[in-house]
Amino acid sequence: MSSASASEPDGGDVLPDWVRPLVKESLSERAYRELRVALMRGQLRPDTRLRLRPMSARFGISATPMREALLRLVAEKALALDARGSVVVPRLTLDQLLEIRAIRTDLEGRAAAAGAAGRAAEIDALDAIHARISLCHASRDFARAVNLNTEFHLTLCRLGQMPILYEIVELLWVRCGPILSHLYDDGVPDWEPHPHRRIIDALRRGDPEAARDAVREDIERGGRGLFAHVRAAAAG
Amino acid sequence: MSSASASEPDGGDVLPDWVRPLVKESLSERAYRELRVALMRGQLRPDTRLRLRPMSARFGISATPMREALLRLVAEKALALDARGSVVVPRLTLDQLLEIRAIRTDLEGRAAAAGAAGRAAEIDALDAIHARISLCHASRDFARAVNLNTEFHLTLCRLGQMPILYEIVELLWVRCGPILSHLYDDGVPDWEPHPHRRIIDALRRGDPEAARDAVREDIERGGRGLFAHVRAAAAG
DNA sequence: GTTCGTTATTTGTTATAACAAACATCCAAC
DNA sequence: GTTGGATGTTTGTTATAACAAATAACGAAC
Repeated sequence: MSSASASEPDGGDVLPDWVRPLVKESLSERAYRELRVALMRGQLRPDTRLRLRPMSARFGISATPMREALLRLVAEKALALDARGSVVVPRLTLDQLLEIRAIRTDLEGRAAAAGAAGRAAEIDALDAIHARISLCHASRDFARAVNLNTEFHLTLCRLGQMPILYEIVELLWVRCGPILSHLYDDGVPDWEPHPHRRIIDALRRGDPEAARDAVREDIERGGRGLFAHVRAAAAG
Repeated sequence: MSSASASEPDGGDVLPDWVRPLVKESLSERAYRELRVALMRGQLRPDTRLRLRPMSARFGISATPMREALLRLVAEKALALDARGSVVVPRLTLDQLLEIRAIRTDLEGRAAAAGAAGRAAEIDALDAIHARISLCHASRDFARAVNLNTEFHLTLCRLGQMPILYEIVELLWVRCGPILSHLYDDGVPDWEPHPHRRIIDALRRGDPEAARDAVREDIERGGRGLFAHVRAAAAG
């Protein structure tokens, strides 16, 4: 065996930085990704049926990769199967919403606590996102505020440097995607200070427990619009 | 519209109890299920490649449902894809193991706390499982003890009546499956009382916080064999 | 008008084949 | 012995077709 490391390709560390391994994205992966962002942006309403062949026609691909993309989202519980085996956008029940909130409290709280040791630049990015949220509130641009709120929480989770935890939390957000547009059904929050600010301040102070508690408060207070909507949908 | 409920099939409630809707299990679902239990029982070693056509030949099915089953497990992170796109049994890193332990502490702890309001019969079932674990320790039947320990934790989680949380925890256990056989690499625990017993007692008393704390202790103390193994595997 | 049975279409499921890329094998050349 | 390249195999990916079950559309009988 040669003296060079076998795991490194030839001259791997003399190549310029901009030489990246080019990502080959399969057709199914592209369809998966597009559907996923559509879900998270609330562009797919609950109970919508995603039939195989019509969908593959829309994406301009054959049934095989389309089915693969749909079933991958089903495996992640972002989509579901009805009795027929058709893929549908799931309708969140009140119990599920309560459960997701509880899990998010645990996991996002842990991520925030772990992120209290994070770098200042990353905390600044969080601050910038919240500033944009405030602007959206002022201009009553709630659609954008919803997306920014998601981005705030996911960015916060990335601070924790826990990839597995992050994936779980992200999936929970994807599951809530179809109803997220109702986040402000309860009205615009005028809390002072906003829980996001308490989170940011706790992170800046490097106080893990304060960060965790602020996350808990944010999750408890926010999301009341979602509960109002789910309750109304269950009654209707 | 007739006065009968439209959601009930004709005469649905006059049929005997043993008339159940028969579950149609697709080929891909059967392959998926078999692979899943094989993973959880530690019958698949890390870095094992599961090539598409050989696997479909072993299962006696075509490539399409086999691919579906494999990719479903990949979506659940129970399996992984290497650079070639081949499905492989993932090798847990130390960081991943630490992260999974932390997440389990949060989620299983919450499930145990919620389960403190559970019925006595279910807690008795938990007690019975632990009794069998003790017998396995006495007879040094560690393979069975590992499976029973998994069953103990998952049964405990079911007590919490939180389906989403349960699914997440179960996936974490599946991910640990390939290395679970090394649970006793560190020796047989002779803790007195065993943390499982503290969990059971706390549940019987209906003490949520004590249950949560006992789970935390169990997860911290147990699993040291796993860490010893992962450390050794990383060095080797 | 309602109900029942028939037909036609659409659905999910599975098998098979074609394709390109990656891999392994082998042999010649030095 | 090592290197280099040609070749044959195996791999993952995608398209297509066949199948059965479910659904929808339609029309006849009461």
